[in-house]
Amino acid sequence: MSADAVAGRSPATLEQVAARAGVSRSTVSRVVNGGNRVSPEALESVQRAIAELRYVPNRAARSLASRQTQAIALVVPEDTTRFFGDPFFAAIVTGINRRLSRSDHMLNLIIASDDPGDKASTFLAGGNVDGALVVSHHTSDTYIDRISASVPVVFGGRPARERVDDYFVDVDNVAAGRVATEYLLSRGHRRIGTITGPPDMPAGVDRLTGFRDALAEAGIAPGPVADGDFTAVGGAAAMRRILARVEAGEEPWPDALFVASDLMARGALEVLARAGRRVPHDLAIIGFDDSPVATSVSPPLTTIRQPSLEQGEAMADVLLARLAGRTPPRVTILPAELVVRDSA
Amino acid sequence: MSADAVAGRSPATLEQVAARAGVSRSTVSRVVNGGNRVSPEALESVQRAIAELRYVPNRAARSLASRQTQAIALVVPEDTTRFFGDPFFAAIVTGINRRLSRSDHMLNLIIASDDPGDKASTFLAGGNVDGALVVSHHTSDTYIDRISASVPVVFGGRPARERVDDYFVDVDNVAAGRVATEYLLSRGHRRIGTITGPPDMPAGVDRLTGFRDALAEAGIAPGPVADGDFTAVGGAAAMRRILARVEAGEEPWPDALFVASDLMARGALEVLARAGRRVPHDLAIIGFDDSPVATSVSPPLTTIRQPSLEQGEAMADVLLARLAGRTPPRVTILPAELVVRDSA
DNA sequence: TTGTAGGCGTTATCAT
DNA sequence: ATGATAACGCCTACAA
Repeated sequence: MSADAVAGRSPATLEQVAARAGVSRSTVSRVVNGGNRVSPEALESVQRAIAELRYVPNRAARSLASRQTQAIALVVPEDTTRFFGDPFFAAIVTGINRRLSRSDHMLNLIIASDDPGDKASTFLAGGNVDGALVVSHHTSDTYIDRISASVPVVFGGRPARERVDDYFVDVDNVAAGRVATEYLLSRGHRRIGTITGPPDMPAGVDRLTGFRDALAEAGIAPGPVADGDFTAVGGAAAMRRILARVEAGEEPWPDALFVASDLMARGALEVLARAGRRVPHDLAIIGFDDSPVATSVSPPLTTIRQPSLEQGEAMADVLLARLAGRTPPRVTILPAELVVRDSA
Repeated sequence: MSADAVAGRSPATLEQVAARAGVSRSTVSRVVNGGNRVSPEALESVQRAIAELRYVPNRAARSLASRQTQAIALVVPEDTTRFFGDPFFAAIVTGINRRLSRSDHMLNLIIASDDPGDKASTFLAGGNVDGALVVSHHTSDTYIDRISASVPVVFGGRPARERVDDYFVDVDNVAAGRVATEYLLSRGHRRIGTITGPPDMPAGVDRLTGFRDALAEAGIAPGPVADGDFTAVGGAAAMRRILARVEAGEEPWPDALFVASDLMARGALEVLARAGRRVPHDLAIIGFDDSPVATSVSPPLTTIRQPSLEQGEAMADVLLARLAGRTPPRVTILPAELVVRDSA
């Protein structure tokens, strides 16, 4: 058909390589897969034949015979705008790709919805990937259960409802929230509030817990708390709500705020600027992520650095290890660290 | 537990379905592929067997036999932070996925680099995908040539060096740049500048051309022009440069600015706010994209709406058509429209 | 309308 | 170390 004409010539096969090298298919196969147990001469001539013929193994055939797909699913939530708009995820994807490019696994992008009968679930359950990487996890994500029932999964971040056999890679959000808060405390702030992530996302909940722990330990009551939904718009709205409460006299003016993501901090900063409040003079702000936005706002954000790229790499690494039959640690916790700039 | 145990039972095969339905494999195959030329009874019993066995076709086997991979590559540039950080791309991906979910093609995420020998090129050249969708295109992207030499490609946006057999889906950027500028003119502005995209990206160049055309036609000299690189940070820097030129007396104060992306407009807006300039009072701003940021900034942006989601859908649609042996139009131009809000 | 048979490009299991 | 040979699960003439 005409599609073939468009696509160009079909690549060489194992068979052709074998013929050219004067060996059997088996030998070529061995060379391709690590080159063990072949004589130097055979190896040499096969390699030349491969180069000359520009041979590239056919994935389909390989998968069929080996019963491995060499494919890994990257499952992202339906809300792509939100997902792709967050620099945190961009870093994760980069990390995943980095690790995967050293293996011969492909990354399949799967946009999943909560709809039980959707194509994504069927696809994953159909044995079309060797494993899956899941990067969002609201409590409502019922598809997660279905996915992990059919293929090995590694989560980015602790799953909302963690089960004893869930593998995941995360940062210690409780500790990080605590570090951020303690830093604020150490700077002499005593009236400290927070803008949180959504209550159904563990990352948000954990950071809030760290925040509360640090305050409780210091014997200090928490200042205003508002949900910012991990978005810039949500952060701005949360900031506005806090301002309103203060202006209504329902709440004293806080002198510092722990904002659980840089994106939300950007939103909050804009609101504060418009309200004529100076950061950090009137209000100290500490963010979270150390994403590119942290240095693109003014003042540059003091924040908690999350090693997102490394998190992506680790996720891929753990999954690959499982697929290889090894037994990596079920939970991997990456360190987060304080980055001091100008906002607090 | 072992990897196999985790992965669950392997899915049923065509053969098993056939046995259960009391027909031959061919009949089952026919049912699976459209259900033509099978008796109602056979169809019915096969369908039941499929449901009962939760049969899902094995892609590898199907590919091997049909010589089609059922996979489409989404080729994104190495600079993932930039790519994923732009809402415009998020919309494109959503659109692509939307169309693809109605086909049985998978989306393979390929992060390409300019490195000639990289894995991505080999993969694409190895006949591992039926076609590719390419969404970024700097002049320097040599890999584009290699890709389109080996599989059918559809570009998002006019390729930097367009060739007569390149398929692409784009908006009419020249016309859109002209519309934006004419709107500014119609509002009585006479000293109009622009913040542009990078000079090696056609979208940026074309919008600038439209801008110049409109001005030339009106017999008005262009105001300040600065490259903003299609990023928020770049837009802010460009705005600062313009401000500096004005303050140095090298340039009169413009009364309106055509900013070639909403993201850059956000950066420019922040700089203006900090400089104490009011929008649109001191300076009218018109953006481009009508992405989510357009309404998240203050004032909300008057902008040009790009149907990005539809662009993604169209890209997938054109590629699918080519793969099916049909002959879709080589170039698809989508309409852009003016959206009036408060910034101009 | 239905079934039979051969083949798609690899891997894997045996011999040798 | 090397080479037959049989899968792997599906598609596709072709025959019935």
